[in-house]
Amino acid sequence: MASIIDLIPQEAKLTPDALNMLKAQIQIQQYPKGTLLHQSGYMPTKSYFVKQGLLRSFVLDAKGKEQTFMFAPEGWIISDLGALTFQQSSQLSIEVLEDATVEVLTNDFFEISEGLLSKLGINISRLLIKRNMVLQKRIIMLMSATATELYQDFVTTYPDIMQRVPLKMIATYLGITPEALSKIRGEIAKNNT
Amino acid sequence: MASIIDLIPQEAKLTPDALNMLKAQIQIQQYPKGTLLHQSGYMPTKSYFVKQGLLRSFVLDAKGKEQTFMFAPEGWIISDLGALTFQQSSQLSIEVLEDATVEVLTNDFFEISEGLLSKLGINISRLLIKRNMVLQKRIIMLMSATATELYQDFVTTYPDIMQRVPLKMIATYLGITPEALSKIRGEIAKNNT
DNA sequence: CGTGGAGTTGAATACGATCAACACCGGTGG
DNA sequence: CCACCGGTGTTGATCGTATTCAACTCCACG
Repeated sequence: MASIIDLIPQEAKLTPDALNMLKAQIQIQQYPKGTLLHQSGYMPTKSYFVKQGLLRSFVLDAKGKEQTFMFAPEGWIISDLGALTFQQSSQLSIEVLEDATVEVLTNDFFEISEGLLSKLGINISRLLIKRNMVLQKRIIMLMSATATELYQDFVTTYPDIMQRVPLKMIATYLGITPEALSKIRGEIAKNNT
Repeated sequence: MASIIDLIPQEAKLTPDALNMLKAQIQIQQYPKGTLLHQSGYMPTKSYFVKQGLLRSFVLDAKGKEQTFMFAPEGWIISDLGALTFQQSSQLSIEVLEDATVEVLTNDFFEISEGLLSKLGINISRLLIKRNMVLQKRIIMLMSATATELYQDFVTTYPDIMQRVPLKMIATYLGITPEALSKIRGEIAKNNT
């Protein structure tokens, strides 16, 4: 995955000037595993496009435990767009799970690109709507599915993530404890012998 | 709440022509309590802006039970924007909880208004981002909060809805059973004597 | 009146959380 | 090279919370 610039639709045909304006908002960085890119409670100043490696965002629940909010493998953007847009402090923390090469985006990046694209008659909101759909699906799952169903859905939706992330983080992504997930896994393995 | 047209930012200063184009996508309708405005499994053809009354959307879970996805009182829009934008069938059904006066919007309404506004340099995506934040918050709650916490959060966030909808729908909105919610309520009442 | 849906309450059950013990590496330092 | 260690995942026992099933009340509405 080369760059977030590649995600801009072909038909945009941005001028060199416009492209440069965007590129000025991007800074390539490398971070080792374990780096905390953003800490909850602060206003986000950057977003991260993953070129290589793996990031995750998480929140601290009422009991002080980390709950995984999302994973971001290659080609994904991780960002608290809401906090960023409305200048609020973010509940989310962002950390590096695998040594990563990321494009660090300034807070102006999205506004500028939306400005450029909307002038060209391209609606960027489709991306937001897609993200909406993902969130909506997750809510429906969390409301009505059992832990086993949640796990099975996760495995089929993100098969690669399974191999790359410690079990305990997947558990908190599903809103259950690591022990519970381990037992579910055991049960499923038993039934497939 | 007069019309969805009133939600268009002041600074837009749409031309009369533009306004008429939008108004042509709106049809005012009255529906009695109990009307099913949209059924899950079909592609949505309309969205609904609530002038008066109360709507809700819901899904059917794996066991065939209705799970409330959202409530829409006066001034809210109810719509499966994702399914609509990407021409998919919707998981959501939409029903009328209180006799309602709604503005029925064609599927073109959002595209047209985004087109009009983006030409004027106004970014409509803030609305989507706001919606994102609401969904995000709900996910975090569902992942880590107990039923009691979910209920208390609901009461403070939507105090008016509490009075207007049957308990069982609030229960499924929170992802719990009506019996459980009834007991939680009883406990809370006991502690406040 | 009578009927059916909504809400409450109780008993039994199931599911996941918690707590604890242990196995299994993957380092690190002696 | 090996002993030690901490972190991760597994497994078991117990506990707590929410579900399920059932009975009952209370209205709203015919």
